[in-house]
Amino acid sequence: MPELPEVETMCRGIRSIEGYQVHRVKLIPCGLKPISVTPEIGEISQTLDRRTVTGVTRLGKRVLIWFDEKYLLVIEPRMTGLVMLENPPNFTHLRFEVLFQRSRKGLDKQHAKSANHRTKKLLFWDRRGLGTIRLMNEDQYQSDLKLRLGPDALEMTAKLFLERFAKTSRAIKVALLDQGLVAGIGNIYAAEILFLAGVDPRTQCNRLSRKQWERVASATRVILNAAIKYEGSTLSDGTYRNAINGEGSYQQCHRVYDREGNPCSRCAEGIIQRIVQAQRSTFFCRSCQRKRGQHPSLL
DNA sequence: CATATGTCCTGAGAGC
DNA sequence: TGCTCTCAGGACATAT
Repeated sequence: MPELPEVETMCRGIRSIEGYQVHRVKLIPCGLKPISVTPEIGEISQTLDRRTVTGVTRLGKRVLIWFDEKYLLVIEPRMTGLVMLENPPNFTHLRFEVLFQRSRKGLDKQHAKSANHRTKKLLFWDRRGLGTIRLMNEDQYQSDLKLRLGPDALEMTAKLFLERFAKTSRAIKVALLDQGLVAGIGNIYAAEILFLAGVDPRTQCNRLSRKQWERVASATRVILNAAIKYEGSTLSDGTYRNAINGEGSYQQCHRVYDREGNPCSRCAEGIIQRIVQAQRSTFFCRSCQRKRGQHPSLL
C-alpha cells in the first residue's frame, strides 16, 4: 500500500537521522516470520557499524538510506511495511531496528546536554512481513535497482510515457503498476491518475493518443504531488502511518479508489465501477473515462 | 522477448 | 461467541 506519496512521507519523517552514526543493527525476533534481509544481519551490522547517515532519499516505492555516501539500505515496505522513529502501531510487528548515536562532528553543545537528542532509533514495522531490507554498495545500486526500475513517477513527462509505454498492448492500468516502466505508482494512485486524466483503465497502451498521454503525464504529477501534500492515504484498515504514527489524509480526496457504487464526483450521472485487472481491483467511472471521445479531463 | 499467473504473509471482516 | 473462508495488493518467480 505504501506507494510513492506514502514512501515520500516516510522519508521526510525520518530525515532527522541524517548526521547520526550507526550504533547497532538488529533483526527483532517477534514471533512472526522474519522479514527478508540481504545479506545476513551480521554482515549488515558489521558493514554499517559506526557509519554516518549521509542522506535519506527515495526511488519509486523504496526508501534509500545512505551511509558515508558509499553504502545504502534499501527498504521496500511493499504491502504493510512502515518505517518509523517511534510509537509502535503494534509491538508484535516490529521486525528490524537500527540504533543511532549522534556522531562527534554532529554533536553541538546544545544537543550534547540533552540525552534525547543523543540517540535515535529507526524502526521497521510490518504487519504481514512481505517487506524487504537490502544493503547495497554503489555498484549494486546501479545494477540491481536503478537499471531495473523505470524513472521515478514524479519525473515522468508525456515524452517519456510515449517512449516507454506506447508499444505495449497491455491495459494502461496494468502497465502503470509495472515498476520497470515507471517507479512509484500502485493500485490506489493508478486509479486516481486515470480518473483525473479521463482515460479508461482498460485501454491498451498502444491505442492511446498523444493527447491522452499528455493528460496521463499531467495527472500523474498533479495526483502524486497532492497526495504528498496530504501525507499519503491511510485506508479504513488504518495500516499506513507516517514516521511518528500519524495518519495520512489523502483518502478523503479519493474520487474512485474504493468508492464502488458511489455517484461519480464529476459527472453525477455515473456510478463508480469496480472491475478486476491482473487480479487487482480497478475503480473508474464509465462515463468520465471512455476509451475514445473528446470529453475534457478534469485537468 | 512479452505477457499472464502463482506465491509470499498476516489480520480484518463476512457469513454461518 | 467462535469457527472457517475470502480478500487486501507489491514484487518477484515461474509458466505460457
